[in-house]
Amino acid sequence: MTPNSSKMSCLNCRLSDLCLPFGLQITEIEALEIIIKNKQPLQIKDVLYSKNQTCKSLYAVKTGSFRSYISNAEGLEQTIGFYLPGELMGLDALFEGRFCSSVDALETSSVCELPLTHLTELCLQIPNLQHQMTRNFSKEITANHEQMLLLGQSSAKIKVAIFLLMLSKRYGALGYSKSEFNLSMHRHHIANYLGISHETISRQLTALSKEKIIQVKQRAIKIIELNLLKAIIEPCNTDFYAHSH
Amino acid sequence: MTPNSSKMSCLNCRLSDLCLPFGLQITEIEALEIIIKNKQPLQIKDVLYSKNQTCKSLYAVKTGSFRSYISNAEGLEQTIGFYLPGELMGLDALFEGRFCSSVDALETSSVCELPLTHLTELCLQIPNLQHQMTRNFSKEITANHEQMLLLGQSSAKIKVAIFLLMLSKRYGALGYSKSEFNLSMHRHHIANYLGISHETISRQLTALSKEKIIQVKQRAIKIIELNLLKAIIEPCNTDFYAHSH
DNA sequence: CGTTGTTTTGACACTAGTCAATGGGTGTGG
DNA sequence: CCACACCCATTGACTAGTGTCAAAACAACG
Repeated sequence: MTPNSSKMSCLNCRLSDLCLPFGLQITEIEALEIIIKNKQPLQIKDVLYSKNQTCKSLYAVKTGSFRSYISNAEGLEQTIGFYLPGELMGLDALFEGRFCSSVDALETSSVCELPLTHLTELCLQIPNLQHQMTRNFSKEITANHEQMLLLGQSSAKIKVAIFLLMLSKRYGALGYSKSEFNLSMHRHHIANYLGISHETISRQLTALSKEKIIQVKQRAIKIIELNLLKAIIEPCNTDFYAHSH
Repeated sequence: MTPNSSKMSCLNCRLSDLCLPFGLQITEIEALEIIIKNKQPLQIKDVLYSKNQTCKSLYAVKTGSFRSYISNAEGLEQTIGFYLPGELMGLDALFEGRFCSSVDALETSSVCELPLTHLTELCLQIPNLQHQMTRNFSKEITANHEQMLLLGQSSAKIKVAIFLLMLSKRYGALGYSKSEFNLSMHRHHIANYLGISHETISRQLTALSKEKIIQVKQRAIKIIELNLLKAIIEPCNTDFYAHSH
């Protein structure tokens, strides 16, 4: 909640173990810090970057959360994913040098900007950093595969359950509670993301409430019976959500 | 159909512009060639690698096609994606050093094996190669996003249409016909991949046949009216499938 | 306190899943 | 070379689950 008024530093950042600096030497982190550009915090619905825009920088989420999406000529949007603190945005742009999706802020949020030219240069100098980049790429691909698994399920109940467990896991990894969190996205974002209608999201959430598996108060979610929630996804469980990491 | 008896060479390979060597100098390609290991061709259903196995090599598809999937304790499989010639398999393993999905052959197929230790070493020596790896990572992420777009659609008709257009585009990029191709995967693979039942796949394909938009003869697909097929996906079109690249 | 945007609930239609049977192709063995 | 078996794909009948449309409840904001 405290504004990021103090000098930016990866060394002091509580996300350093989850973000790019993970596994780097102190001197290497210092070299990384130098290239990071400050950027004004973004307000809700502010667009960080748009599809087809030339990619000059990658962005790491510092605080808040973001949504990536693709919109068509008619203005319809398909939500591709959500980004939480410590996650790297823009990796899909490195193929052609242009962003392949758009990203906007779901709440007041801040990012660390990593200018590509400097980052590429630095990767050549610091093999560890290159390795970290590779890990981040691979992580994003793995996350995408998890999501496809999610979307490939036909049942809305399973989709909603997996969605909640996925968030629980990610918040847990950030050091927040795994059982209580606030959704930063609207129902229609979730709906769009899961490929079901927002009314169905509502109905599934209230159904889970009535089964006393979760409590829902608007955006506030509390998971009461984690095991029962996990039991719902059993038919498609591939131990993605079974272990903590 | 001719067995790969001749000495392997990226320089002679007709995929070189689509695969890792793209954009490399001749001397650099020669350095890359040296580390590539020969591997016996795989027969249908042969497993190239399995989830959780330690990743010692990446693999590029030389001929044929592959399917990646994740299977759970009960043996149920969720198909994650399909790989065609020139595409790199195993990128999701670099995060933790273990494969996060399994891959099997859909037909008699062959691969180029890229031992990780040598590849990593070579990337440090050849910045161009590192750049190519980055491009491949990014390309996979972009492809994943396209697929999420696909899976995020609720209508089976749209899903099947996008699936056909996606294949058309990929075969086209390989220099094959964009309008006539043979599916190397079973209906139930497609079904599983799209998150719908295989009966629905059948019904949608016959529906498209009756509308004279495509012709279906078992695995053989012929797209008659490309524009009508594209019109079906209009409501969700994000120009992914609109332009040729 | 009213306005606006978001979420929930209800009613109904329709899509797609399930189960079951049929049809086609391919391969093997007599 | 034909007959049978097996696998895969298609089709049909029925039903459960979702989408759609519309209205109400709720929260946030000025």
